[in-house]
Amino acid sequence: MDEAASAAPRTGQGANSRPRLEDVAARVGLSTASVSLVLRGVPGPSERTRQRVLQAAAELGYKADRNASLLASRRSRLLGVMVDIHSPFHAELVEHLHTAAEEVGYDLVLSTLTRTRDEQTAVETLLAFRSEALILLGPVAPADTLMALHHKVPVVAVGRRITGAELDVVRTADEDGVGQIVDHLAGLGHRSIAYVDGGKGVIATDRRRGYRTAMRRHALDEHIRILHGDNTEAAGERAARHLLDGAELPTAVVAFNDQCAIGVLTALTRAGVTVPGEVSVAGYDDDALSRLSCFNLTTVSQSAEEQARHAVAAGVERLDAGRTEPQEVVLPPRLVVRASTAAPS
Amino acid sequence: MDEAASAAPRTGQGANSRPRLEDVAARVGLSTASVSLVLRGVPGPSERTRQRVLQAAAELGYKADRNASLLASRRSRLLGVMVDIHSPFHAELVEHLHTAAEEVGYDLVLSTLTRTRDEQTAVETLLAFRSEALILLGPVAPADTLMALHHKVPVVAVGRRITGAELDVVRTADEDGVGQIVDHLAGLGHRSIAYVDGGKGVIATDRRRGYRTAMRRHALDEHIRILHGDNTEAAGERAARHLLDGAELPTAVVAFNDQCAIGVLTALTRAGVTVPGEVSVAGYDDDALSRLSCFNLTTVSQSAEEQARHAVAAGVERLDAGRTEPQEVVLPPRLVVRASTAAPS
DNA sequence: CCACGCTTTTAAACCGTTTTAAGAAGCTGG
DNA sequence: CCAGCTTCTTAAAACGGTTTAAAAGCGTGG
Repeated sequence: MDEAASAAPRTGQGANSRPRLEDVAARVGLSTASVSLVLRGVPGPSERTRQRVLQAAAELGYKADRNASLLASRRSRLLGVMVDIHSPFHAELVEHLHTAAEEVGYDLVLSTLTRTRDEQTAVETLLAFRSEALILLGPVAPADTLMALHHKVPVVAVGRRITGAELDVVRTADEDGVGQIVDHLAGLGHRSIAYVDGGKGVIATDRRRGYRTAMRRHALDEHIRILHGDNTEAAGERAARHLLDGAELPTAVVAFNDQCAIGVLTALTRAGVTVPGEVSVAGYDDDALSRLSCFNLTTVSQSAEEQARHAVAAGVERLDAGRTEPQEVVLPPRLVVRASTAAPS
Repeated sequence: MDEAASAAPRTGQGANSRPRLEDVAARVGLSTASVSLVLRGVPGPSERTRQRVLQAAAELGYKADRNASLLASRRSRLLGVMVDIHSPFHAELVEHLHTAAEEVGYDLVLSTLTRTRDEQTAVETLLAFRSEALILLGPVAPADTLMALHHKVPVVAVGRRITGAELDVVRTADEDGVGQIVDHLAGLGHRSIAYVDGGKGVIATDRRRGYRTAMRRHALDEHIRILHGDNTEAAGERAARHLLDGAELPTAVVAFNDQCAIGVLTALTRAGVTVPGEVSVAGYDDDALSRLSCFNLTTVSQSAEEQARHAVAAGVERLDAGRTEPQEVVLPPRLVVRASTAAPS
């Protein structure tokens, strides 16, 4: 094609190794600097140069080495995401985080929690990759731990309230969400509405409070009944068995989240209690499980897509727009009525 | 503590930036080379030096920058993992991959498939991070695409058969697994056993064949009935509805995987067909869903932990032991009998 | 013909490590 | 006191890019 192509000096590149910037520079007879400029879309190089470089790069199948790039520039354009890979809700968030990040030219590193891998480890991994900002999905670490972390790199906490902190928070109004469920149930005529708790986290606290507040609002103070629970099916089942053992069954049960609700629902059904015939059951998260037609759980949607979008935006604003004041985005939860709730008999 | 500590010259490090090798070197009054040696546990430095360096590093909270390290060394000690974040089975694999990798001193980069993010993109991300080997969970790409990839970097395919390829494969004997289910059902006295297919992938082909073979083995050729399906609950429901519309119901249904089986189970139950009373249902994968006590699905365990362990071992052998011949690890599937199957009435 | 500004290109420093080859220090025996 | 070993330590060159300050090219008007 071009006389320059064969005339260009070649560095002795091992046949199998991936092409380097130098290789494409040599190919078009330019400096690596020029090539770098073209490839990053920086204005400067002439149109002719641009074209030749792009073609050469394409021919060689050149891809910049992320690590070299990020080492050289101060930027990595990398957002670190801590996720619980077992959570269906997190799965959805990640999906939307990916698209949101891509749109603004960032990439994601995922680090997951497992039984043997705690938040600390996960975050360290993310930092080792030089994430410019951290998006933590449902972190349980105490506020000051998060603050210390935020001191090093912008942190966006998703799904959890953090009072008076300097870091960004994206969440839905959990208190209100549970309130809507209670409203819904009370509206159907329920009075004896029990709640299965979600353990010790902040999220659990908020939802519990939402339940209490809503019950009082409906003047159902004396029906307030909170059962010990957690965010697992097993916990839901335990709570339900506890209810079944008791004197009288409530007419409705609100659970901390969908997984827990499904546990409740299962245990009740197995004991011959019809849902929603005898007892209504509601969850929280609107996760993939709750949508299964066998459960058809009434629940609260947390709009994963919007949260993801806001989380990415928050991080990027810190990085690119230099925002420094903390931001809290509280999205309205949305009641999703399905078939697991009905008027009491 | 040590007079050297305060005497050491300091580079003008921005107060907030993380400490560099140079900082700890300055602190103990040594060269970065020595510090690097100590920190990597390379023999050479004297005991006294070792101690001082380790202490200084600890005091500064020094952590090596992964990217700089991997750029400088030829190694990254990074395994790239492609995962479908929506799959509960993959979630379990990842969990075990993490621990297995950690044991041999490797780290994991995760890249996930989403509706808008295909295998190609996911793999490119992993390569951009300089993964030394790729572990692909249930890849659907054609064999030659995988081979081309393997030409660049060792590839371990998990969960899927790849005939005559040079890359490593870790999987369970799917044909045998489905065979075990059919054996189990036939042993219970079932004769009319239908199968809900899993679409077009290799995995689906193998399981379908396993069904066919087993049915023939039990001389049930004429009862072979394969319904169109997929790896989703929705597909399972569709298939079940199709069955319900037909003339007569089979006494047992084997589904491609657990999610599909749950769809079948749901649709049947909703139509008033009792499981396992009138129809037995079985799945495949033994994923978290199948274990939910509301489903209690009879299924086949793929021993996630073992597969993960073998996958990591395969990759590491290529990298560290220089193995070049392909390896195929086929683990025996294990029938897990739960409550969704019983003798026909 | 020169000084001037504008666009395009490049040499060279740098990012934070690893690695290698050579240097320094300390012994030993002659 | 020196050659010859060890044993430690280090200077300097990678690694593959980005970035910056300066050079080169090129009209243009004085």
